[in-house]
Amino acid sequence: MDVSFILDALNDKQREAVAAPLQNSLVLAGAGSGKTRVLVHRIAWLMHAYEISPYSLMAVTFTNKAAREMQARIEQLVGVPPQGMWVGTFHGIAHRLLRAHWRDAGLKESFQIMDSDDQLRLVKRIMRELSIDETRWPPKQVCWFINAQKDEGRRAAHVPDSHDPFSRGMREMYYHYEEACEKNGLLDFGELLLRAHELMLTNPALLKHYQQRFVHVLVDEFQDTNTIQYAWLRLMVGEEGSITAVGDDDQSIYGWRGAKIENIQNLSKHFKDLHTIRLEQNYRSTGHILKAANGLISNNDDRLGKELWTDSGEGEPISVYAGFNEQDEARFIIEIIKKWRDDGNALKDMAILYRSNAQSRVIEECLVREQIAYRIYGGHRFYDRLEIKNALAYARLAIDPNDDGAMERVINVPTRGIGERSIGTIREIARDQGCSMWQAADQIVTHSLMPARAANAIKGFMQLIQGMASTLQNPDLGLGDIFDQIIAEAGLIPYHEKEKGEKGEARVENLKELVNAASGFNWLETDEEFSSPMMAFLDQAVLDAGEAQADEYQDSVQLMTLHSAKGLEFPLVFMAGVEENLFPSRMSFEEPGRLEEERRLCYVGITRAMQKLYITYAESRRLHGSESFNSPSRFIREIPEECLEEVRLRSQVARPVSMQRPDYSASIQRQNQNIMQGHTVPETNVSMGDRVKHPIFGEGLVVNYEGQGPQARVQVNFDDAGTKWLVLSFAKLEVL
DNA sequence: CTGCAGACCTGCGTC
DNA sequence: AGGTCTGCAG
Repeated sequence: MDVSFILDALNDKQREAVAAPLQNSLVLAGAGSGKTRVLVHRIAWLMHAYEISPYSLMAVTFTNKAAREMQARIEQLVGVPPQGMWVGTFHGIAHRLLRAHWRDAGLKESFQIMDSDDQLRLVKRIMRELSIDETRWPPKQVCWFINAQKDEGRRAAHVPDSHDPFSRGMREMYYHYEEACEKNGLLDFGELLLRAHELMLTNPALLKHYQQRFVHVLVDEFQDTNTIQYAWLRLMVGEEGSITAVGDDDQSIYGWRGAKIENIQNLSKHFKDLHTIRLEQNYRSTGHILKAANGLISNNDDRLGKELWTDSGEGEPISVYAGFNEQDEARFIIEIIKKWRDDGNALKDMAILYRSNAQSRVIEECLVREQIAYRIYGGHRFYDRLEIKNALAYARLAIDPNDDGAMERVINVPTRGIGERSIGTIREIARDQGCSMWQAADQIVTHSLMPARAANAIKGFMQLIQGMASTLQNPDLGLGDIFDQIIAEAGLIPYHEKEKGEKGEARVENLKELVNAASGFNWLETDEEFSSPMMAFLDQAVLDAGEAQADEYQDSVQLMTLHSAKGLEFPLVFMAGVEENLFPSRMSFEEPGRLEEERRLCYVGITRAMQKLYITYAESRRLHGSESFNSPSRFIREIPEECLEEVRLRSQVARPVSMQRPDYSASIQRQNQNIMQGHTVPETNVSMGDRVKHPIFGEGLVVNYEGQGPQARVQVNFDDAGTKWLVLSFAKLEVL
């Protein structure tokens, strides 16, 4: 069979990666080097050149979007969908294994997946039942602790005992949480992975079956794998199978959620005869942009080493704009966007990237004022929205009235006279008798255990759910019709309609969208492990964000955080708010390794740009209600100077005469000088790290500085008075 | 039981 | 500044 079509359109390195022998291989794919392309062609190659059945292949990604894209591109290249191949996210595949082998995994058949919101609710519920002090152990932190343990593959029993009461409390909470999940058949996201790993570990026959089945496993974004994902992969691949890991250590930006960059660095230790290929030719960006990215990232240690290059010319230098404040910064960005638009460019080809979501508001306001369409990426997932989760909870309750989580959620939504007091009583009875809340409610109604008014409200609710249950049984109704009826019977539409503002309108829209999504849901696509379309739909709703942005196809400027920009590309990119304390985030200064991660995040940002990149920062910024003065980010200094140019806006904005913008290149020089002088603030005797004394605020530590001459200011962390910025020429500071 | 007013906290956010 | 959560008045 002629397989040349698979290799024809590739460069030498890509071809080497695609046509590599059937052995373990690591493809270090730089930004814009054709990573997905290699992965897809590799799959086609394995199928055609080695005649491996798609049934024997598994491809793992991190997001549903990536999984869908891969599936679509395989189909495009090969001509037919890869029948029998497993393509999915880590969680999706783990879930599939658990549904198929629920008994071996020690689960009940009806187990349910919780999202982070459900998890938090459960933790709160447990803590309240046990009367644990929520100020000492904040529920959010408890969740965070549990998830971090699971990322590391540890159950409560594996958490090492430490002797401080706080950690002990955390561990204890984990125990109680585990118990509650077990009892109610609930699995959080981390549990899916942990359980799938244990399933393989404790069932050698099953493990052997899958090891023999999957001849080759492919993993995308390998630098993002955490400990448990890595352990599971090692098991699944085994001694006989092999792996193709594709990733980029320079784009590892999820350390805070358990990703271990070491996994990619240590790959050769655990997978024998690892064949490493570097893809360094970039097809996305201009020379200047790549040079800037290379220069920046070279400041990180412990890299596997990679240098991007292109043969498509230098392009324009990167423009740096110093805004007077965040308003000015936004105005500048929109000015450039208008220029590009008027030159005939599509808005969807322009992206504004920022470090944190809070930064988007000022930019949005400016876009609205100028009537430029925009779209914000990320933010709330469709199925995470309150109104959607409520509708889904009604469906859950209709399927299984003993689902306490769902019951708690909707028993009084919309309000129907069942308040905290009544719910408390139901909960109490349920706990005393070890039955579900539904059964408890049933007793209240039949034995009149509560005042008539409350009992009647409960009775009404139960009849409502029973009605929904029979709707569910109606074989003539499709999934969409069922949701339509559930929403109508629950009265969710009028409930949200009377909400004030545009919020309610949006919620009603979303509910309609849910009916749409349910009608369009194709059960057959999701294979044989599910007992009913409704069950499959509910699981999918938890695992898939549901990209349901209504105006997805409208031509609009793209706004997103740097994190959600990974994997995307745009001809015109703005990186906004590139200031010390913001980017790199001040929180990255404390923990070792975090600054490097911030730098990688900046690298990701730079490499999103195809033709033109603007870096902007503001000299003063209002954030969280108070004003801060940050110096330009160190990352700007780390970019080779010849790649940069300073820009000023022609239409000058009004600014106080006294606040002249300092010359940008001068400020860089100044900072370089500062570094050479060991962070000494010019013309003073105060240095970073000095202890100083202030006549009013008392003693403190100098933690930051900026400006020079009469404007020079230092940030002092006072022992008692907190952190303050002081102008050196006014504040009478004494160095201790 | 419900609705409003003040306290709180505040990074990124897949599944 | 702004959303969520808790506490009190109707």
